[in-house]
Amino acid sequence: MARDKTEKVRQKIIKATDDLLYHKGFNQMSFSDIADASNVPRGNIYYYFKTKDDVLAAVIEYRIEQMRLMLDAWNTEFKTPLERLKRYANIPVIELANITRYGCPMGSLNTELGKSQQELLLISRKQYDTFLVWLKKQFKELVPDQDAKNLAMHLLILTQGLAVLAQSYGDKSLVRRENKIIENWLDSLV
Amino acid sequence: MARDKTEKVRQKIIKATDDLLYHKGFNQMSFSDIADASNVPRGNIYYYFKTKDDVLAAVIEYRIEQMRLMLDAWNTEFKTPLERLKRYANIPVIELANITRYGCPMGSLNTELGKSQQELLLISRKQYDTFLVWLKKQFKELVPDQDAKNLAMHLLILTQGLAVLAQSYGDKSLVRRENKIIENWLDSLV
DNA sequence: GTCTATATGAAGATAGAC
DNA sequence: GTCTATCTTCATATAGAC
Repeated sequence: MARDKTEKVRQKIIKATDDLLYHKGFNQMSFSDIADASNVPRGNIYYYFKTKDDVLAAVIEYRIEQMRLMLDAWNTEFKTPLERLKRYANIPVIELANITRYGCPMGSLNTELGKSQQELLLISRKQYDTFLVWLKKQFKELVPDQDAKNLAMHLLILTQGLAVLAQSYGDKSLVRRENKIIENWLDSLV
Repeated sequence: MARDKTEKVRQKIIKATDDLLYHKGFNQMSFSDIADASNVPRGNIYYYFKTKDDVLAAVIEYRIEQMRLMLDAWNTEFKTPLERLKRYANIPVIELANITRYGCPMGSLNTELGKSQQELLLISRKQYDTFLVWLKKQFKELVPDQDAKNLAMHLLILTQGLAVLAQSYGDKSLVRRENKIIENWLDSLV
């Protein structure tokens, strides 16, 4: 069916653009790059997406779907909020090569778009929102008497700062060292 | 003298570009932008700087000079390392409007250049180096028995993460809240 | 040193043949 | 649905008159 084919090509473009966006940034990523990476002829991309902004929106939507799947999996895999929070804090260690080379896919994009593309920032920021809602829920369960929203934001800040410095210096040992500090902090809350 | 005039115009371009770079990012900042902001005709910029990369290098050099002046002033103004470290941690509060709108001038640039302009990252990163050397010295004096280098890096991570989130959400109260957490951490070290 | 005109290339986006 | 050719705009950079 034509409908299915169209959707398949769309997904192929989105997945290829996801990596491209992470590796080059939004403004440095061109339609030619997208065409090359997705193996879809240059002009055809416009059949699936009207503008570059539309491609970005589709990639963000895709990323958030993937995130939700991941968080759902963590919810069943890990029985305690502490284990779940540690799993989150462990992302930079698991994604060591990528983080030290390209930074955080969410943070680097928000930083770029926040300069002079505020409308796009609002779309991209939903990635943070998705994590923050989940983190808040975990902290609420972990320490019901404390402000879960602030704790969630604080943990996000720690991981984002780590990503920025890890990328700037391409330093893997930094990631491992700071990860332990974050784990110790989480333990200290209980 | 012609020599002085040239140097004056150079400085005018550098100062205008400093703001532009912060507000738009390196790749989104054009020569036309630089010409407009510095009130130097478009073609003339090339008389003072051969390439865009050269302008960037000059701006970074200028920023680092300014930083050194600032740190020297802090060294005399504040008598204890704790006061100095708190002054550093207080930058995001003092620069509240800018940080919540454009993020950190060093961090956002490093994040951008780190994607696919590694040669330029090496130049830009010297901004971090300048702070890290100074921070390390303060921590060495504050807590001689602890690893000053790691503490300096940790403080830098905290402020950089804060800048990323503050910009993404344009949230001023976040900056104030996290600043207190950082101050409490510094106090706890002594 | 100053400025205008322009070369050259690549970007986003569109038209229209197949 | 697919693909090529092309429009338009804006970028970096240069040439050369003044």
